[in-house]
Amino acid sequence: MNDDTLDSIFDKAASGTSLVVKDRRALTIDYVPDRLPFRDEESKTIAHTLSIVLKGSRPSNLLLFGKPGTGKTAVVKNVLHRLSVKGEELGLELTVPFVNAKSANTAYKVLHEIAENMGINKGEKKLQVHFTGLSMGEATDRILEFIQRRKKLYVILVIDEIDSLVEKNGDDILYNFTRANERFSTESFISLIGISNSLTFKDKLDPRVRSSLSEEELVFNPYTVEQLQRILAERTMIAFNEGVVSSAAINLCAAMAGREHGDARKAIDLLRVAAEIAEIERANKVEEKHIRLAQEKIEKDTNYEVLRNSTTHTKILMLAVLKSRNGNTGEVYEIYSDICRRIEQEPLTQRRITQIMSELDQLGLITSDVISQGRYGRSQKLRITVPHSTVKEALKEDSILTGLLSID
DNA sequence: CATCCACCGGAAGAGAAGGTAA
DNA sequence: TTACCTTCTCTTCCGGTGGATG
Repeated sequence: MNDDTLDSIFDKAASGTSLVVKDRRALTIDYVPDRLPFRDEESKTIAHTLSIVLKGSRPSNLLLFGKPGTGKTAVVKNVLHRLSVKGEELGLELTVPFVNAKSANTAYKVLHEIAENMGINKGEKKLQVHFTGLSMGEATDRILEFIQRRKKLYVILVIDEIDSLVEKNGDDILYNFTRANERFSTESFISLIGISNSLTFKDKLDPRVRSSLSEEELVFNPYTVEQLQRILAERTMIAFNEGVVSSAAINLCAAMAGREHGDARKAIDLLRVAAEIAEIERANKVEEKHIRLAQEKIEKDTNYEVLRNSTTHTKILMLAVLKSRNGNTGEVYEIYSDICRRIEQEPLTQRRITQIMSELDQLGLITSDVISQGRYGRSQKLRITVPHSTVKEALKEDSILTGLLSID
């Protein structure tokens, strides 16, 4: 490696030219194409429902369901973008705050982000929603007060991944927002669009919230493999130079993403990572093998990240599962406490450990099946589902644990 | 067929960390 | 300063429970 090669890498990056990729943005999650293939019906329905806002009446609340990567978010963003442009043309005061409940992480942050999105925090001091310290009620009140005071403000609030909000915090926030219109004494109003990954999420709602939130519903079906192929082909035309991605690669990509449930996001991720790998290899085409490598890399990276960022006790627990012979809860807990003692950490209670284990299960790092051994009690059978090397690699970075890894 | 093991998993809540309001 | 806010991690307590075994 000499200076020239480095220079050429930087030059290429700076000028943005690449043998393979033409427009990288088209492969990111945030990219919303102008037209979403196979989602015309859904777009129309949503547009229709919302269009009455242009006449100054309140649209029905809307609830959208569908598996990840079925285009829910993209469709909504697309429609809302057009709508707000139209609203502006007509001189309406229309605002369309968009929050993702999952990436906001907590219920309070959802409120904070809404306020931020609507520009409340730039306005009157008394109505600002700081990023912590207020009670939930106070924060909600401030947002609603703001809307009311603006006399004729139309708000269409989108909450993406709304199910994770309800899961963590119940439906208090939703209750307040759905009821808000009754409180307003001015012409302002608020409509809600909820986007959910899980079809069963409605069951967790209070009946009153449920009926008002789902005044209208729409289900997004997964894409078929053929549809994924078309979507990828279209995206490829924007993102890549011509003839760079073989059709075999596209087909494989679509097949892999379609295996579970036609997930377009995953398909596009796969394509992006494959392109990166191809670039590093200095290949001038994206082939099937790059897609396969990309698949491996994505899986490994996410597991690795999760593990690396988890707490010491979670890591010790992973180690204990790794070392255990048959993976029974009792045995794993024994090993776990043993390790703790060795590195002079107070072990957590068994109750907490079961909780952590079910979290790990949800993340897909381990599987746990509850089995009954009759007279010998009930237990969980734990198994690690990621390559052991990945686990060890991730744990190596924790200085407390380095000594333990070499033992066996 | 009742028993009883070895754990599961819900509920409540303590307490620390991060903050606002007045 | 005091009072009070949420969220996160853990603990304590405890009522279940599937099915091999006596």
